[in-house]
Amino acid sequence: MAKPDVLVVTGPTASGKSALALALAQRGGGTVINADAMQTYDAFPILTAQPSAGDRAAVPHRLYGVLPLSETLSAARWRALAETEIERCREAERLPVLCGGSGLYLRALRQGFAEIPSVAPELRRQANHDWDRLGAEAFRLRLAEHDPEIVARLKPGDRQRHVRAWEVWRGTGRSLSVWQRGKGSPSRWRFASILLVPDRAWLRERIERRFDAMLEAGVLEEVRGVLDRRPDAAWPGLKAHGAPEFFRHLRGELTLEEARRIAIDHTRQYAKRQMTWFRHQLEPDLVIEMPSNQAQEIAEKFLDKMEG
RNA sequence: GGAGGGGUGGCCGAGCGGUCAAUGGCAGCAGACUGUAAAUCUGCCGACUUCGCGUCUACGAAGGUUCGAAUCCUUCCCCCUCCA
Repeated sequence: MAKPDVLVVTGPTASGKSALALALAQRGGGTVINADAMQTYDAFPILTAQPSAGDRAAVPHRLYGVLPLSETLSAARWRALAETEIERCREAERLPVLCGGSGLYLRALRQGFAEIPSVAPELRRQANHDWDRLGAEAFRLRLAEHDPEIVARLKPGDRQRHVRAWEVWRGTGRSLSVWQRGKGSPSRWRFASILLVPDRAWLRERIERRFDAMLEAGVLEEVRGVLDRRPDAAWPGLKAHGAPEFFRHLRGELTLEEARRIAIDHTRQYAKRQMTWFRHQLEPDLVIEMPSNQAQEIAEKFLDKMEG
């Protein structure tokens, strides 16, 4: 197997991706590129577990905290950003090490997907409003007049995807299902993916410990700072695990302990969803079961073999 | 001591004579996923199970009324509020 152009380190949240990516980048003269939706926003560096200043000093890190919270990231947008960064790495002859757990983003980059023009954000807002106003059933019927195919495919309760289909129809004059027939083309680069598969009990404990460390590091102040700026509830970056729970705590609806408990539970549920995705949607080149005190050695050996 | 309210499946919480193994939410388990993805959605969720509208044990405890009770009555045990 030939030397990869892009190295990917992925796995569920808190599985140890960042540390491994850092170690591999450090060893191979690489650059770590963020492949995690929430870490791309600038509002919650602590809450979203972005790399420390020390880590950033040791190795170049890209796409962490680069988008204002008021922006909306998407798989396509991230993919464009990542491509630019990978290109830069290649020019500088540095190994791009993608690190993150947003499975859809990684797939979009690697396998490509349909070219669909972006649509005005107001359409989304409007569509959501319509969903509330008309009700799910009527919204569905209306969408079915223009895109019966997508409606047949979507579960009736899936508001987000119905809204998406509607905004694409409205914004482009062509139905989403027609757009989706264009497959897009796979990336021109060779990828090598390392997947971290954690033991459940171990991960559970790590999630909890990490959360408590965040509390000690001052997440609550970080979150309060955002809340004080009265953010628009529709901003996707507000959905970082822990943010909604801390908001409720700061508004007096939950005790800190309750907020902590719920945030940890949600994080664990997310990790489960990620594992389901990786299991069925990803074909990793190397799987490392965690915990492992030799994850780095295993990964390095694997890379040496590829290069040799 | 007196007057009320309440004890329901891991938790919260509906039900208030039959169609109730018991609405709903949470948690749990499994899954889906082409542009909001740390998102969104689906299935299962007392036990057993040949997974079937099947059997068993169930709505604080013990009795009772009734063809039939989580739902009515009696006693008892807890909890909460108010008066003293």
